[in-house]
Amino acid sequence: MTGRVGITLHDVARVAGVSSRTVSRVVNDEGGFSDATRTRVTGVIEQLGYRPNLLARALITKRSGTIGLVGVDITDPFFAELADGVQRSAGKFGKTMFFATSDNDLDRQNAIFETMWSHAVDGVIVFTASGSQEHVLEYAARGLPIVVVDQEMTGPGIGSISSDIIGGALLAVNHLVSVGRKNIAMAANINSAASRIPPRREAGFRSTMEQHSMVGHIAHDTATIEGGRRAVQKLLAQHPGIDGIFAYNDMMALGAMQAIDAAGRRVPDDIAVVGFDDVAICEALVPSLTTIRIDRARLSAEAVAFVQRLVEQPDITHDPIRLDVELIRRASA
Amino acid sequence: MTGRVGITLHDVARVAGVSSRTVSRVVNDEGGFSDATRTRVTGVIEQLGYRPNLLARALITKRSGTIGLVGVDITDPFFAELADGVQRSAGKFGKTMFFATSDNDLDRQNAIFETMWSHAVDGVIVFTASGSQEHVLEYAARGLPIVVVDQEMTGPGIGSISSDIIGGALLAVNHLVSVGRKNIAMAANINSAASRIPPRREAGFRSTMEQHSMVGHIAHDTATIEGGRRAVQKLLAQHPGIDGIFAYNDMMALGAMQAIDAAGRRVPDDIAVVGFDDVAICEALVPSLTTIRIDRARLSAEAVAFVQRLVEQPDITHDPIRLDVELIRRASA
DNA sequence: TTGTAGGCGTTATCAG
DNA sequence: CTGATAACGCCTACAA
Repeated sequence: MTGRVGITLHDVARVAGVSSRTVSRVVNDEGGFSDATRTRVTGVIEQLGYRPNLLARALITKRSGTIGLVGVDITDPFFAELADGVQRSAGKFGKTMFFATSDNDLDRQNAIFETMWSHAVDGVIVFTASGSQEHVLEYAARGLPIVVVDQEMTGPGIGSISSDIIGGALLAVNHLVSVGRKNIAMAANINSAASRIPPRREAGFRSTMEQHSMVGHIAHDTATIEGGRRAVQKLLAQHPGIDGIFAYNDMMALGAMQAIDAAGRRVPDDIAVVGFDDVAICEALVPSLTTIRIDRARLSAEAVAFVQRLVEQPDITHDPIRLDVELIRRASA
Repeated sequence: MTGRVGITLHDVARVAGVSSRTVSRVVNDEGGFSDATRTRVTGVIEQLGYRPNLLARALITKRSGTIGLVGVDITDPFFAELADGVQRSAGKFGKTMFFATSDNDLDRQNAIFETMWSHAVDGVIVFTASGSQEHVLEYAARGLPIVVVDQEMTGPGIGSISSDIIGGALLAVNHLVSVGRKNIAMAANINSAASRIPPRREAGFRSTMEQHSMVGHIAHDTATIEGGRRAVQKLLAQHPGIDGIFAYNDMMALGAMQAIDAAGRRVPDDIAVVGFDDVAICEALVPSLTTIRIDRARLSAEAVAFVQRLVEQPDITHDPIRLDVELIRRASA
């Protein structure tokens, strides 16, 4: 009654009166056995309740049938929803998902890579902490297939799926302008600013503002509700005339709306707000949030498929995938 | 350059000029070796970049150092935040977390149990689909340690951590009464109603309403934003005099607020709303959401610790853990 | 303090 | 079509 039961290939083989190798063939549907043996073996498998020991299999095949997902902050619904998609897609490939968050800490991220690798994951899907590239390159070079999300990278063993972030920023700013806003500011992510890759939402914001010959103030804070609130508080204090805000993501947009409300102003009448990501709650907020949609289902499916490709063709360089984004117009702008 | 590098215990042993058994002793810090050998071995480990193959280890010890988390719907921030807590606690125990969602589908839940078991998880933490108990009992009897969250169960190999849900419903209803509401209704979870365990939030709602000699209407729908919106639309259509709503969880409360707004009524002036769970966005909503807090950090830590206990003492029956809840008063009621 | 032999449950190799 | 036999990388006896 204690511990695992443990019916093995050998048990099945003995009862079925064949060798364990034959049972293995049937289990993996390798072919090379008669219909008679197949039915007999499958019968015994059923009867005994045999389940293959995936660890033993992985030990020899070097492939565990698992995928690792490494995020930064699951409190952000965007990431949670992505995790859900990855888990679903992984299931369709017969894979199971490991999950961990790095808290934007590089050491932690490396520790996670290390652990997952020791578990022989087939590959890892990662939102890199602070957008760091070198560690990704290092692990990939050592043979761990890595798919980077939301960042463009290439190299053998490296996959990359990103969205047209700059295009999204363009859509957002243009929309704010088209609804008559003259004084547009941005609530940006302080971690993007600290990262080594150029912050694309900011770049897109700046260049689009320039096209309109407008100056856009930017306040940096963490990409959270709190951060959005603080950033917009600061913005409003320094530039009371602001009538439009483009937020780094929907969480910051939510904080922005809260700060605007606290300042006694109204959304969208006094200040219009546009978010980024289109998480599920956007639609339910009052007022509902206008935002830039990233197709998460597609993103997660592509990420899992990319891991598979990396596993099958480890030595070639794969083209990055770039997804389009879309403006979802709702009540906040 | 292709695939895994694969430094083994033997490689380290050869270079260090000792036996692999000695290296194993050092790696697992078993003692029984001189300081000299320790430093020599650790040096070589460092130099070669040796990492233990967790699968090989697990094959023998029957313990993979992984924990499985099985949820119903990660789109609910409550569950996402719980997953984060579990992952953190698991990390502290040196364990890695598997993650999957059942979509409230029993077959899927069983398939997940099966897969995770084949991966030799140390234990599984589960939000049971439709609150079903029999499958949990069955797997536990077969030797899979299972910790059930949000439901009270006992038995060898079974752990249980729940919150004082009925007490929470009591707090919620009493609060609505204390702010002068006379016509209180509930937006309830249709899956709880379908499940075999008695729906505690509803039970608590009913009994507390009785204590106040009030009749409370209940509408059932899915425990989502959409479901909350639909339930409250129905409630408002049938009973226009409603001035207070107790929602199954914060997502339904969010939908409720949306429905109330759509009906041209105001929160909390016309209708007060109380949620359940206290997810992160509650505080940021406008108006912010009064709700019943479940201590998620505690919940997830206890769940992981319970798995550990189950692993160490598989044959005894463990007492269920019950956590207190707390009313968090904000603007919505 | 150290090493040797054996096996965990599976797949791979090669022979029949 | 089928079956011995040897790995995979590690741990657990037991012996020295």
